[in-house]
Amino acid sequence: MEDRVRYLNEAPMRSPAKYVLYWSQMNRRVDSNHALAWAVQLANGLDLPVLFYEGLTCSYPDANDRHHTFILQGVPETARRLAPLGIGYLFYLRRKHSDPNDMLYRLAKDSAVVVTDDYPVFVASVHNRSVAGKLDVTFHAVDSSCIVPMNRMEKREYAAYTIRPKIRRLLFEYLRPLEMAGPRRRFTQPLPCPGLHTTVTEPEIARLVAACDIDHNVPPSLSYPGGRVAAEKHLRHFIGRNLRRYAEDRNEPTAHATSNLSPYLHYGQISSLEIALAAKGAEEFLEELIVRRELAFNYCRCAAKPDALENLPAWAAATLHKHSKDRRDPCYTPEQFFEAATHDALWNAAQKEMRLRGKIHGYYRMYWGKKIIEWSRTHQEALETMVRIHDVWAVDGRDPNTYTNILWCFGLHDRPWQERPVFGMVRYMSLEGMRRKTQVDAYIREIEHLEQSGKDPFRLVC
DNA sequence: ATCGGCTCGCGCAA
DNA sequence: TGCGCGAAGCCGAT
Repeated sequence: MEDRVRYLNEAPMRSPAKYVLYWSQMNRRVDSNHALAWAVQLANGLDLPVLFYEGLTCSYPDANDRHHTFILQGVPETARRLAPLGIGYLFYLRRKHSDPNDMLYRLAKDSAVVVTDDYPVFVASVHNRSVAGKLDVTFHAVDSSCIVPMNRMEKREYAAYTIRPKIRRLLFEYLRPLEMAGPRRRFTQPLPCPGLHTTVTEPEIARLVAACDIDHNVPPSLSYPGGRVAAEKHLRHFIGRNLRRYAEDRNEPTAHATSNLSPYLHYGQISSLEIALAAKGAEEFLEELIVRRELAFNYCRCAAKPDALENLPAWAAATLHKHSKDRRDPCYTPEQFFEAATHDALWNAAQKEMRLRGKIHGYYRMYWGKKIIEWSRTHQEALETMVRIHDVWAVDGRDPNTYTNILWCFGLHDRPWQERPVFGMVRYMSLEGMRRKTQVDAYIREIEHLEQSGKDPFRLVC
């Protein structure tokens, strides 16, 4: 467990104290959560109860109904699973930009130590840096995202083939279920902050979201409801029905052979460890789930700003620079991409899948990104378009995988190929290739039906 | 249908 | 120092 922990400040533990605080930012779950387990272990050593705290603000960029709903849908089950363990639970929904932002500091005043998630991108990495300087109490961040802890990789890896043997060598140490000790002391005190939620009910989620000061023009995903129950349903469905044909059918979007677990992984409602244990022996799937996902975490941890072209390998940066002034034809504005208004029916369908379902099938997402590069005024504008579309519409966006997938389109973790306009030696993908390898027209029809009916026949009943 | 060339650089064997 | 091979391919020759 210790190799998952980062010690973020040098402040002492508080004594006396009322509890140990776990601040859940990215691993919004009770099961298979190393950070929560670490908080319980510390609490048992100090003979204190544990308080699980999570919050949701409306002040991060592109906050909207889709992201808010997904997170709030996780709350009822988190509360339900914490209660029998005797762990206290608080959820703070900040509805206005002006709402106080100091809840963590208030709760920390009575805590012996604060434990949170170690996560290399978006708000958690920024929060953890700024909070460390302000807390007057011991502050730990625990990596519960990766199976082989990020700490075990000593440097930024060049590609999948360089990290793969390192992960394989260490995997036997970490590929085992997390057994969390039960807390010895129950959390029985009066809630330290009246007015905060101790749970929410499913029917009140829409009302709470509507009351938030956020963008209400992006509705919840048609296909992926949030929450632990939905996450487990997707896992069971995948293992029972699709894992057998995954290796064969994963690159055929209309075959629906993939796990669709990325939203639940992103919001931390399920852990990759639980998924890997359930998928034992499925090499092709575990390659994606472990090797490529943990390569993405390694990249984001080592790159100061993961969504920047400066992080590309030298050959990719040089060849893109050489082709930066190449003529783009056709050439679209970001707005045309947002509106799915290109000449290419496959590209438009992929963009509509993003808008309706909240993610694009992995194989078409590569094509989607390559074409944004091909048809944008500049490489930088293409990057910004891809990031922005994910920020607004993707239920698996702002994840290490997001930035790595996007930068892969520009050559990250890839190799050079034959030189051509706009891309230089960066790998190119063509509509003809997609037609050769996948059922393009059937996919376009599927997405048209999704758009017209407003219902996804592939949505699991949760 | 299948195959080779395109092109760079990491990591390991020697 | 040399060599094999790699995050999901394309294209033209056979």
